[in-house]
Amino acid sequence: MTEAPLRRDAARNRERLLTAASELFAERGLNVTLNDIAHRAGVGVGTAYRRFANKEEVIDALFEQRLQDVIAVAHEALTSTDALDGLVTFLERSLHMQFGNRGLTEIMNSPQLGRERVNQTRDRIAPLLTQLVDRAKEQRTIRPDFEQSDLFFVQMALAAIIDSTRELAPDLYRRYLTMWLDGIRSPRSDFTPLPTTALSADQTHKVVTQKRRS
Amino acid sequence: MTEAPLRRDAARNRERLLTAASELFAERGLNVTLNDIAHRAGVGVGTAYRRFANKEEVIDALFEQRLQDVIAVAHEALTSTDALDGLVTFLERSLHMQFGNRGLTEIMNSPQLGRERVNQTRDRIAPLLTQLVDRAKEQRTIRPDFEQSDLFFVQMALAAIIDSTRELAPDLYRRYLTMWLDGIRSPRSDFTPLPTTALSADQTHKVVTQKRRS
DNA sequence: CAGAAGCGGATAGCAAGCCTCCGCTTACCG
DNA sequence: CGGTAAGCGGAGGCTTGCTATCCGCTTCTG
Repeated sequence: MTEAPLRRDAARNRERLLTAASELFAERGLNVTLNDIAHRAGVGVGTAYRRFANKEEVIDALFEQRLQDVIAVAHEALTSTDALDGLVTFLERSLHMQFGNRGLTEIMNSPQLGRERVNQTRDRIAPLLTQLVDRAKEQRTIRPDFEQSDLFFVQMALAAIIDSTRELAPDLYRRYLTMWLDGIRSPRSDFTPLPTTALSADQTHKVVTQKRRS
Repeated sequence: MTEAPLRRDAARNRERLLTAASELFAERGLNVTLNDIAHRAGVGVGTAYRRFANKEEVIDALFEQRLQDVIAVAHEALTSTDALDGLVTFLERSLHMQFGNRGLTEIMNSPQLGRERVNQTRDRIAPLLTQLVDRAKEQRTIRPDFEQSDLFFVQMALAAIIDSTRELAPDLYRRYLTMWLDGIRSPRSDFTPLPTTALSADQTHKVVTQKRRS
């Protein structure tokens, strides 16, 4: 239960592994193997498996921090007096992080990766988004039929673009973010009625939680 | 080289295989195995492999038709006098097809699946989209900075939503299509300048052609 | 009814990824 | 400095999932 103090070389290798993992997750996403990580860190596979029982543990160790970053961005966005500005800033920054870190997109959308600690952290993001949206609706700077869960799906949609244009046109997603924001901004008289109601928090959670692919 | 006329039972089984493949592609996407297909068709694996050398051949046989359908929709959209109407119709119909057929999304975005025939067919779609967009720009019913390649990326983004909400909220993607269309429609004075230029046809082609995932 | 054509599915082959095991090396403490 | 527990490395075993073949049996067709 208590921590066994690591030998110096062991501690060094642990750091190396974490660094390597972080780089690999950022550039290739979460489905790299512990072998890949060990190799990049310049240590043997055995070492990697002695330090972390499996990939989950590495993810858990690394992504709690990343998600805290997202939370921080959301908090900052809430300090903006213009609520819509805050919302836009949040989206831009959060998507920018996802652009810089492929693994982040995956961990935000697939909760079977990572475990409790990460999951709890992720769950703390939702209420912040609610506030962000509610404020903008009060200020009437966003279309009234906009819902919190819409934020999630827009991020998901743009993440798909980010993912496919990462090398060739890394900024392209901002083009579509802008177009879409133009469809959101109020005041304006001619919004097209939305054909479907937004998903509730529960339903959205189900989407996030469902098994991926087939 | 010349066709050997199939025995009656063989021909029947070939049809069954094609039907089964079509169903499976629609509901599970393209990464089903020939074994799956054979099983669903109620024939042995051997039969499947005797009829089709590999999955490519089945895909090729089936998806040329599906792509022809998309072409037909595009042509029809071009007959509409209101160009924007046509464009919207095209998007709705084409996305609806993608909603109903998971494999279609994959084949439209990943050209290493399917071979020449399918690829040629896919290439015939692009010029139609150009026309669709150009007409709308001439009629000034769409924002002037809109480009043809934008259509592709919007479809890609919405396809991501379709894919994740297929069972739970099959219509949800229409919500985001509508919002996005509200950001596109002209005349209107307050379009936000787009931060990035659209991709050229060549660049878009590269995005489509690049290897997928890692 | 002969025999060519077709059938089926067990099974070999292959590719990836996960993880363990064990002989060797190294840091640490007295 | 020397003994020893801790740590190291990576070959290789195991599993999973898919591809593709082979060959004894069945069925169609003339």
